Amino acid sequence: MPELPEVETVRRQLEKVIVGKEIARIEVFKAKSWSGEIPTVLHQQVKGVNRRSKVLLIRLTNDLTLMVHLKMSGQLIYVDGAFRTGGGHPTADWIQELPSSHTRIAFTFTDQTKLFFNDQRIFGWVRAVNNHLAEQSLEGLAPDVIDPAITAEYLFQKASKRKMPIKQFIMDNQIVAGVGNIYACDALNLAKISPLRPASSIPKAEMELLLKSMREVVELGIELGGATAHGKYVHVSGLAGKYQDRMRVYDKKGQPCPNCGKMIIKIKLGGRGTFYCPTCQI
DNA sequence: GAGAGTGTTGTAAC
DNA sequence: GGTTACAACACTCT
Repeated sequence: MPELPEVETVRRQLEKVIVGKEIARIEVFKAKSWSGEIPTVLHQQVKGVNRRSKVLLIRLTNDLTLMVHLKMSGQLIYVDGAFRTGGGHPTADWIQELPSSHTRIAFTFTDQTKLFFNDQRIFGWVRAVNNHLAEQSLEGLAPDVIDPAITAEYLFQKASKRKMPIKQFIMDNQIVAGVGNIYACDALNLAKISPLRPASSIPKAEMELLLKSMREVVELGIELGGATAHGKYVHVSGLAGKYQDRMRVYDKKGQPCPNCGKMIIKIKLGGRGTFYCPTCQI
C-alpha cells in the first residue's frame, strides 16, 4: 500500500474522522507491531494528523505522537458503527468482520468508533513517542518529492557522484522521500528515461523533466486516492484507490507503452521488479 | 514448492 | 568515509 499518495490519502481521511476524538482503549494483538507505553496514550485526544514521507504522525494532546508506518501491507481502517467512512467504493473483501486475522492493533475512541491497524506481513509498526523523539527519528529523511525544497539543481548535484541506476537514486529516501516502486517506474516512463542509466549521466535538463514527471505521477496518485495494486488485498483506508487504472508501465509487462506503443518489459533492478519500455526510455 | 510482492534497515564488501 | 549489494523482516498468493 504505501507509496506516498496512498499514505497521504489515508492521512486526509483520518484527519476528517479522528481529530478531536479521545482514545479510550488500545488492544495490541501483535506485540511486534507496537512500541510505547499504552497508559501514556490513553485518554489523550487526537490533535491532528501529519505525514512525513510515508510515515503518518498522529499528534496527541500530551505532546505524544503516534507514528505509523504501513510498510508493504499495512492498512488503517476506521469503523464507525456498521459503516466505513471515506468516500468511494468498498471492495468485495470489505465484507469482513474486524478485527480480522490481520489486525495487529485496535484503537477504540470514547464515542465507540474504532481504528484498526491491519498488516498482513507485519513489517509495519505503530510507535508512541514524544514529539521530540518523533522529529529526531525523521531527521535523516529528505524532503518529499512534492516539497518545493526539492529542485532539479539539488537532484543534479546529488546525482553527480552517484553511479547507481537512476531508478534506485530517486527511490532513495535520503535523497528525496516519497517515491516508491510504482511511481518511480511510471515517472521514468513519462520522462522517457531508462531506469538503468547511471544517476550521474542525467544532464540537468533531463533531471528537470524527471522531477516534473515524478511530481506529476505522485500528484495524480494523490488525486485518485492512491493505488490498490495487485487486485484486492490492499485498500486505502478500506477503500480502493483509482491510480492503478492509470498506471503507465507498472505491472504492465507485455503491454504497449503509453508513449510509443512498443512492448513494456520487466527486469529486476536493486532487487525490485522494474517495468519500462526499452524502445523509448533511453 | 519456488518466487515474488506498493518498504526500510542493517551489515558487509568494495 | 562514501557507495553499493544483498539479506532480512513474515506472510499470502500465483
